[in-house]
Amino acid sequence: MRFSYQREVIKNIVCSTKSHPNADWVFNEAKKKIKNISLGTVYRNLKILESNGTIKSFHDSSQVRYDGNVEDHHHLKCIECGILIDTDIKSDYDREKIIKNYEFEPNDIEFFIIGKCKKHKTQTTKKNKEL
Amino acid sequence: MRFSYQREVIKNIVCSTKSHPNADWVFNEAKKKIKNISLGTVYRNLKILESNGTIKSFHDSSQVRYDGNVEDHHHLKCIECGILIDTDIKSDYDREKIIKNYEFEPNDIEFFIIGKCKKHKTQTTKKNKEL
DNA sequence: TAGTAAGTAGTAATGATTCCTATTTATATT
DNA sequence: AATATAAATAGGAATCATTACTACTTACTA
Repeated sequence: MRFSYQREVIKNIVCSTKSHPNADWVFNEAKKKIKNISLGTVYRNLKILESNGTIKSFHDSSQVRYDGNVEDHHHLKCIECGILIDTDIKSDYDREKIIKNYEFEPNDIEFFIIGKCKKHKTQTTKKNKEL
Repeated sequence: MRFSYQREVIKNIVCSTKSHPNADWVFNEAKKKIKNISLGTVYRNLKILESNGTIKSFHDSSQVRYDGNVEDHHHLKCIECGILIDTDIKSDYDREKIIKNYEFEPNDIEFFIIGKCKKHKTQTTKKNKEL
């Protein structure tokens, strides 16, 4: 693949934030460095960066969000403000059972825990397992 | 909430399939019962049914899919054909750790295992933990 | 059985993403 | 260094899922 300054800038933007940005946010950041960069270029390069494993993506409500952290990690999502928080929790599922019972070959996971962040929870969360 | 025949039909469609349909598929099924039902009605009622807990939804690529199974369960998603398979596997994560370490109040989860279904896996999946 | 507010059909608008194409640019070759 | 050329870009048009709008219909209340 040929070098592209636009792609370098886009990669650095995504990889230096923990905000899980969407394409439009990356576009606006990129414009600070390259005044006439086009939105199509941002979308194209985000896809390229994802396909070569430099970044990851996931769907959040009606948009795609990008993540420079390609390590296996879960996200917490607040239903009030939409904030996405990285956790250091690793996926834990019975891989052998999935292979055996479903004849499925697992490659990756997407795990979101949905609830309320510390700003938006209404009271001290009770200790009983209501989920 | 007032009774609506359209909503009854939509509920029955979503709750009697395991295909995780999108709004358009539900719309086409509903037309078999109500010839002039409108797409907006389908979208509106899917949202109502979700908000009162009758069905669930999740984002899959660029669309929202609906699920009449509101039990806690994981999905397997094939990257080749896109099929979504229900599993009987329950979520297993350290709820107390999330409450304590992140001051987060968990209410729900979304867990997808991405890989290849039995039709599309290339060979017998090896037993080593490469994930 | 009439009143009325909720729900609907049909269509227009929106917004994220993709597509298209003339122009620019990285890089291999002379 | 100058040239060729295929890849990448900018800018704008097109697409497609979803939402918004509005005049009409209908479930339910008194």
